[in-house]
Amino acid sequence: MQEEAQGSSMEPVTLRKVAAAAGVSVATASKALNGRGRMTPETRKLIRETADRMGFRPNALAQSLLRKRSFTVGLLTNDTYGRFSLPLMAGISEALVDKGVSVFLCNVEDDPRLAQLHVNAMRDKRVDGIIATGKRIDRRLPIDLSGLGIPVVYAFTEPDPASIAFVADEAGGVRLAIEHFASLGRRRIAHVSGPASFAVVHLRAQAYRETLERLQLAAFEPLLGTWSEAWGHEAVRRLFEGTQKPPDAIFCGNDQIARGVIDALRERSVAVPDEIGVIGFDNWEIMAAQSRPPLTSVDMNLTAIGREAGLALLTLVDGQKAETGIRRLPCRLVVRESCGQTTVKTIEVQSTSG
Amino acid sequence: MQEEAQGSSMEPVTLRKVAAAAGVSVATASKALNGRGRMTPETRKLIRETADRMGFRPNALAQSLLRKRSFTVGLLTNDTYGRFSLPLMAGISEALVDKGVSVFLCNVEDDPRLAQLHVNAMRDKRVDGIIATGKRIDRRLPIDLSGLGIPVVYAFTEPDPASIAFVADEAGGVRLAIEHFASLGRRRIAHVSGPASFAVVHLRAQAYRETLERLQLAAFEPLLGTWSEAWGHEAVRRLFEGTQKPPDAIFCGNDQIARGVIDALRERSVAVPDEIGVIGFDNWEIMAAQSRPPLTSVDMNLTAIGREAGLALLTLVDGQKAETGIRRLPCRLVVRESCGQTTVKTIEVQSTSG
DNA sequence: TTGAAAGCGCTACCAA
DNA sequence: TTGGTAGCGCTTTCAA
Repeated sequence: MQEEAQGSSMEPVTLRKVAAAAGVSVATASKALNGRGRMTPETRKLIRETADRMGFRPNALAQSLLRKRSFTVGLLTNDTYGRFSLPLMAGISEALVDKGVSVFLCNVEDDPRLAQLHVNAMRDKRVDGIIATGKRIDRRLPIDLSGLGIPVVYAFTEPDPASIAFVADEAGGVRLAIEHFASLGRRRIAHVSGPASFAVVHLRAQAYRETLERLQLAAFEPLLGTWSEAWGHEAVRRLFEGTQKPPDAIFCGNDQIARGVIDALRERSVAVPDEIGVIGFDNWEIMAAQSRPPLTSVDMNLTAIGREAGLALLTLVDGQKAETGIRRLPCRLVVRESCGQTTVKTIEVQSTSG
Repeated sequence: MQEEAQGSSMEPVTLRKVAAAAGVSVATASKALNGRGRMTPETRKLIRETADRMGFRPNALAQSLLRKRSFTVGLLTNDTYGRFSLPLMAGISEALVDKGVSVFLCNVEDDPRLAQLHVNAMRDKRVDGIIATGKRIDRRLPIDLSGLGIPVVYAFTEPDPASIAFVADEAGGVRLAIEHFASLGRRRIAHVSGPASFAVVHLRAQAYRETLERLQLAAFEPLLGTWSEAWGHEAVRRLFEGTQKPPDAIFCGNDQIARGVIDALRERSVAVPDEIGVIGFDNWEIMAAQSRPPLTSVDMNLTAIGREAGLALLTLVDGQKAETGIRRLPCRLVVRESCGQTTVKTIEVQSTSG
């Protein structure tokens, strides 16, 4: 038996029909269902019940036209396959869904034409606001979002001047990691990170130096390479085959590097965590939890960043003013087994804001 | 200097204003801009230029109200952080953006309440259709989408009966892998896969057996475990410490298992690919490309599945009928270095449909 | 060739 | 307490 699928379209239930069925005017029906105006409780009850029985759902298109508010926002990103934008989206969605706000997902790659296409579609559909996110905090989306006449909030991407932006407090995250090492008695802490072309590499290296200085510990020269396991391997070779005494702790710029570091250490029969501790960055669950031993890692709380961005956008949409600037939200340290702890726990600090 | 961000809202440019500025009626302006009706080329040109100059963009809300078509679809998923839904979304978006259709992203976890909330919001906003996706082809979303009066297409999730669904041709993918092994002279091909609770595990094991039989090769008993690197390790131990002669090829149920297998083989000093070949499943770039050696893997072409699902939904929205049933789209084999090839290439087969 | 008028589904104002 | 009416921004007859 071969059936046919179709958009079976029974006539929609309009307010007019509900009103007719309940024997009242559309105006009264509207007020009854929106909880406005005055009327006898019986009338209101009758109308409500009629609407429920008929399965009435108000047409948001008509409401939006009138209210000049579509309860819709656009999420612009260039992080197609990324592990950064997904937790971000989860947070955004979480903050908005309960307020009846839906999210248009717009992936623009790095294509200005595609970006313009999406932004046009969003404007036409009268989104209440836009959240811009990306995969790097030091790269702009391929389109200018200022002067659109729509509130815009940036999260985890390079913002326009005089806008509101949310990012992770990277320096705070680094401090958590280094202080964790120090509290466990590690004294020779190295830093293996990504390419110099990334702003976060400098941010983290700087925080690494400052924290060590504050703790009166000697710093290694940060080793910069790529965001790969292969580079983690190579870095270990350099640290252990050089002339200086090897470290007893390695703070890595991301979890992949850390993974490579751990593998390389095992191949050299250097015991993790007994002889050396390792901490990663990103807390990418699937990477961190499956390394041997499981990796302690700094988590940027991207979901929280998304949530804050969503809420901030709503206040702007509400017409309230908000201070511009970059807000840095605290990271947390997810402790697994690569530093000598065995119980999984989390360490947080207050945001240092900015 | 502390500035204030706001939703700066200059009065929007309406068709009425464009018409006034051009000295014509709204009706004429509408027709001019939509390329309908008849009028002198000069009038049309004048109106178009005026609209452009004023930055006019039609209010899609008003258009939708009238046309009963919102140029908006909903994407329902329970794969929050997943690597499956993302490529799928990319394909969907790709198929729709050029037709001016925007996508509401709705993550429903496995929460029926959340799912209902999102579906209600989508209905209210009069989406033209819904695409349902998930992280497993043998699990339903926590909500019934039939009888909504809206076209629904399923992609990579358990569909309703009498609906249209798209999935990967898993059996075809398995055949690609096994035949690749065979063509390289491998004769003792083992299969290490995930938990028996997954339908794909049985699908793939079955295809594994059938393909070996067709090639007149002996099959190993498929080893079922978890989708983890740790299980890949353990499986290698079993294959090499048992009484039977070890395999010269291992076909893995996903890339993580394959990764664990490769690592375990290295620890045993069994050379990949010289002594044994390894193929994974999913072609999860970040996992497959970074293993040592880089992993040959079956790619389910999720983006293509997403694209097809998007196009299918559009035809339904158009009011055209379409055959119901499950469509299986072909996989491809991405050849890296874990089987003895050194150049990266791709092998495809025609869909076996169904 | 052009435009007046009706109406999509709803809310809001004001009069009854 | 209730309902008639106007109108959100647009498209579409239909008449001029």
